Amino acid sequence: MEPLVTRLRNREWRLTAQRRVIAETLAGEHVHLTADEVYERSRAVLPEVSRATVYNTLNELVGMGELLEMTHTDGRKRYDPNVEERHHHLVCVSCGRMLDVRADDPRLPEDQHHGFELLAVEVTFRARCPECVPAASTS
Amino acid sequence: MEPLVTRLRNREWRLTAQRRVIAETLAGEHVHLTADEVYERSRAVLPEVSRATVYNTLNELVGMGELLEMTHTDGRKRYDPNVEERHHHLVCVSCGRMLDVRADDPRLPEDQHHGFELLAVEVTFRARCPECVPAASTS
DNA sequence: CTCCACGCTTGGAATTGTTCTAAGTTCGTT
DNA sequence: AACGAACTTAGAACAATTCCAAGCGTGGAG
Repeated sequence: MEPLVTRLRNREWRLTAQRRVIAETLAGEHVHLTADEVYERSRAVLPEVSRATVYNTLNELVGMGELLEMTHTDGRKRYDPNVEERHHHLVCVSCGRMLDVRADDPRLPEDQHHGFELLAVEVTFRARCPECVPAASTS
Repeated sequence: MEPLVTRLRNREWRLTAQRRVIAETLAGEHVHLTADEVYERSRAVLPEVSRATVYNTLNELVGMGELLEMTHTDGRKRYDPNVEERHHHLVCVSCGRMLDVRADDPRLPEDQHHGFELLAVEVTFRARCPECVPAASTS
């Protein structure tokens, strides 16, 4: 599918230099950066980008549905540009590395709905990544 | 199953007045309080409890496996004393109300493991609760 | 029983992630 | 070229959480 920047060009949304740099930072697969990582990487390309603009832009993109926001167990939010393909996440409990994975959605039995109107399902597989498995067994 | 406080008595862990009050605050089903809510409720019972002790105790209980920690989309962590029964969560996207629900765990296909060693699965059903459905349709 | 050491608790300061604000800049329109 | 709207900025403000140094309390050694 088209990268984020391309999708943004086709919207009535002012694509300024700052916004373009921020969007380009978020290109690719298995990208799950924190706001601060986006800020640092954007600044490496365009030094005068401000933190406020990064936060503003990220929040707008989430609102526009061009970015998914999620919260890791540590306090900060992460942003995932992969919004077209339904997917879940595989997260390493020790280093935090995160990958997009495809798996069937679990179904909520009718007697468990409690009158709620279902909208979406989020699945996170907690695991230990190949680099962290050896470290864990020696400790 | 036994309530949290009972389980704690059977451990080598000093059950002080503060810790007991905090643990009692977290009794029951469908309890998913934030640290601050725990603090306020504990203080209503034992006014000289400090915020630091609440945070310390919650973190210790999480480390001991007697409490589950999770992060809502808003920044703060919530604590769930229901650790014995495997369950998932049903969350209202507009008011944040959260219930424990039973549903089958999704399976991650072998070709999606990426060499990771699976430890756990977390599922969150996002939905609108009965009180919030009417409000959403009129807006 | 008394005393001591260690673990627990405290209030406040520090840290971290995020949002707000007021002022300055840029862009598209005319 | 001039204007207004939208965007950006630095820094202040805010909220959740952790850190810290000092005080307290309790259980075990004597």
